[in-house]
Amino acid sequence: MLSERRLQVLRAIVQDYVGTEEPVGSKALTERHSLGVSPATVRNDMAALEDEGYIAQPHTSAGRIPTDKGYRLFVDKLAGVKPMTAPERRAIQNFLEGAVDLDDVVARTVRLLAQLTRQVAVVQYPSLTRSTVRHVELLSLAPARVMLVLITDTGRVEQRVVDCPAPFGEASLADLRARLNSRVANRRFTDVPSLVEDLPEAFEHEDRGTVSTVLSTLLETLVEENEERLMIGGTANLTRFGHDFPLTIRPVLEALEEQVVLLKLLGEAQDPGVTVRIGHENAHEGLNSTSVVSVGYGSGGEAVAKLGVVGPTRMDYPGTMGAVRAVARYVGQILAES
Amino acid sequence: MLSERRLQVLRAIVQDYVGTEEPVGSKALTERHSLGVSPATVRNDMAALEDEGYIAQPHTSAGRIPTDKGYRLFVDKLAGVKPMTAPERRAIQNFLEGAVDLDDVVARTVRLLAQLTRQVAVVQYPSLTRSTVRHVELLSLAPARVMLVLITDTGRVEQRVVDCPAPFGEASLADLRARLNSRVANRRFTDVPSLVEDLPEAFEHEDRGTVSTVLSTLLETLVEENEERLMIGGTANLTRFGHDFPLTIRPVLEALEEQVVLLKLLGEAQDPGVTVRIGHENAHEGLNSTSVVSVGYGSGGEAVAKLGVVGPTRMDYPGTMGAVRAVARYVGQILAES
DNA sequence: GCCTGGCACTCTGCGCGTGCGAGTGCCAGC
DNA sequence: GCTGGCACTCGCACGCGCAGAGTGCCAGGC
Repeated sequence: MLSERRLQVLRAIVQDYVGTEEPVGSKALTERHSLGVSPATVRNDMAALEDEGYIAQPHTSAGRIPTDKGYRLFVDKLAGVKPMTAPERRAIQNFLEGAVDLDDVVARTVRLLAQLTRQVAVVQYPSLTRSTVRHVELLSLAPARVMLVLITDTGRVEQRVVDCPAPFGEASLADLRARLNSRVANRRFTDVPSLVEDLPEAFEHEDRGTVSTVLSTLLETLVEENEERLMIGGTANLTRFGHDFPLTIRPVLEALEEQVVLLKLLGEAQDPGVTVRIGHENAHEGLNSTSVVSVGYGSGGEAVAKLGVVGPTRMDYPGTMGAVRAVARYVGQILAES
Repeated sequence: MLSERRLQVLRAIVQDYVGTEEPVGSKALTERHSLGVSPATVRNDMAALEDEGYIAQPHTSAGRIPTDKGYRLFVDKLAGVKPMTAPERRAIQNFLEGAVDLDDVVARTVRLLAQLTRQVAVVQYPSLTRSTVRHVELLSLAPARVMLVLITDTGRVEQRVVDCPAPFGEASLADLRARLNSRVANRRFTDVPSLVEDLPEAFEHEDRGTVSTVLSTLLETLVEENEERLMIGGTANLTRFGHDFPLTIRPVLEALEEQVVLLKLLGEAQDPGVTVRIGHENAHEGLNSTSVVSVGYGSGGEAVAKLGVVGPTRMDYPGTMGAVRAVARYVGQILAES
């Protein structure tokens, strides 16, 4: 177990390194933080911290920089979440309130997060799986062709064209629409399958095939996880990465373009609060020198999607976590209102 | 007027520079291209080309590189468009045909373009203004709240929630829906305003306010140009930019995030064919060292949106133009089919 | 008049050695 | 267990010299 002072030293190292982006030495540490001990003592502590794997030196006779393990300890034990100031909170709220539709909410959120954290922001569109159905609309495009439009409580709209096995009259269509909506409106997606199971039985024999087809398309749409979309912004912030970044930035950009990777990344974070994944904790290779700070957000108490930022492991964790948390909270509010 | 040989020299310089990314000298030129003259002669030609502003030397006693003006001449007079090979064309078609909906078409197109050209791809969503209405749906969310869903022939769906000045019965709603669709279905957006102008008059006095509100929301949605959206991909290709790119890449990433800038950029290109904007021809500062190759695409003969790529001025223009043109063509086909 | 070979000149990039400074580890003393 | 001192280690910036590529210009030839 590390002594209290050694933890303080680690905290100081992280803070200084995040600020200066340069390896920090014992002398500078004692000058900038009132630790109450001499550089020599700090050196001993640093040696101990290095033995434990919390810090490392890039070269012999250079200062120390935190390792992933060091950041992990810092995030878990040494630093809190820095709350946003009142003006900041007001600005967030004002900015998000100007949004006109769901796309706009997401777009604004991305912008906001990128600006606040000066990092790459990632916002997942509110997911279907945890939402409820607001309305299902059926439109006849041709005698044997129906368009299915699903509207969710988060304002998202999905549409599918269904080719029916047999012609389907307007009357039957209206009937199906009415029955369908009376059963599934305001119900959770997960409940829908059992709710519509016996619906074909209520129809004439010749229409049953069509009804089944429409229903299965609806169910497909509901579970279609891969329809989950992301919006990304602030990639220009990657250029602040470091001096060596031709090598660093490329895999990150590549990873960011792989939406699958990002979705998996966000999906893995199951914490109810803000989740931080540091460096090699990220499964994807390209993100080995980045940290991902994410959190769920949603209109009710429950999270329907995730948002977060991707930045260098050397980032201001308390500030970033605060910004991410605050933005998630306000986006949730906006979604609940609309 | 430049002699034929000097034009050949310019062409050779552009080709070599694009290939090697290094300033090209007279000796290398004569070795790699059979110009039939000696390096000394080429040097004279180069001096002339430099006087005219087509090429420049980064430093005294270095090779020459083309200027924006040089690239312009190259694109306009010296190079054609390199057509895709048959296998390439087949690959494009196959890849695009797998798309399931409009989002997917756009997403695949971006990917494809980025891969083919190894540059940043930009695809504008098919625009509303030139499309036709497939269907307008009205849903009652609450007594005085209606959701308006607009479905276009390109498969795009827009929805708006309308707060009505007075409660609006289901019967009136159905009436409005029927009348509205019989008038505007399959009509072009631009024709819609005059087609619905007198619609409120057909309704009871107490409903007219609501009808007007719904109609004006519909019209707003139709003209809402700023709803034009883009998808961007292949930003990782920016890392191939050059050695000095911390300075180069940043403004480009920033410009790419400003969708407004990009939309304007694409909008400016009014050519029926492939448009190339080179370096300083781009109004936006951040894009002064990039070229934009764009073209319109659409389901019919007419263009409904643009797509293109952004890359360094030092790019393979014939190949890029060929790829952009081919992709646009096939996307148009896919859109026409669906 | 235009092309050519030759020649002197210029400039960049690279490898190398050096000196400086920051930072460390260790040790003896308090 | 903390402190001050000291010798040591590196990385980095700087300056130098050299090689190589490329140019401009000139005199001669077709």
